[in-house]
Amino acid sequence: MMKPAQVVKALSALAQPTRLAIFRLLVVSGADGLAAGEIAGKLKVSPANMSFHFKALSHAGLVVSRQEGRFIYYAANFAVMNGMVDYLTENCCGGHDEACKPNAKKC
Amino acid sequence: MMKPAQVVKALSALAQPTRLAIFRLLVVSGADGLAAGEIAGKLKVSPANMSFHFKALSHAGLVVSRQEGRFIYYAANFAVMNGMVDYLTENCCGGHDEACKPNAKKC
DNA sequence: TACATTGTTAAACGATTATTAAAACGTCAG
DNA sequence: CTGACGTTTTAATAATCGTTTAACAATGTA
Repeated sequence: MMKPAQVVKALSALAQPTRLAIFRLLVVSGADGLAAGEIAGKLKVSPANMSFHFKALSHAGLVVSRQEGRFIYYAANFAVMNGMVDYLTENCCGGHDEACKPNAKKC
Repeated sequence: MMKPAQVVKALSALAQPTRLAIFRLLVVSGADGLAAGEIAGKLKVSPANMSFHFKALSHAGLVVSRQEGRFIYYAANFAVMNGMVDYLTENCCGGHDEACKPNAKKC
């Protein structure tokens, strides 16, 4: 169960075009993640700017990193992503979901 | 299918404590929504501030409003909420969701 | 009409955020 | 050790955001 402040932090982290693109790449990439430079190359973002955005995503708990040689790999933290989604959709329509389209697919 | 810019706008709208609280109230309240003043009372937010935040949520498409006498009712737009969630979770782990916890409940 | 209620708009201010460039740090190969 | 590579940090700047105050518009009632 996430606290509102954590959810706000996660939403803030994703509420920026570059960071949303980074996170989407990592979500699709799965548990192994991608090297920082690889992401920077794909998204054409400067290293300094990447670091700035990684810090925001890390601080929000949305990504985790591990060092491997000279490279740093980042991967999505699916627990936090799902916690954020749960917080948003929880108890929709007071529990009677007549107005809400159920959506089977979820990561 | 939402465009990245729309998703960023929706995430930005929710990435603020007052607006997240407003939206959560509306999600739980369902299709009928709540009067602006009722929400302002529950959240102890000034009318001017409420208007400011409603505008952000409306502009992001997350809420819709209707006038009823002197009152204005706001309600969550579940299609946009679900579209945002879908965008975030789509094609998780490249489609092989081994690392992602499936989550049955969704609005 | 006059008045109270409900909500919006406009202007001003301080606080936060994104980006860039430059310097610094850690890791590995020779 | 030295040098190259990958990434982070710092400082500076411009842009955006949230709150307050005051004034304004629309609706309903006496």
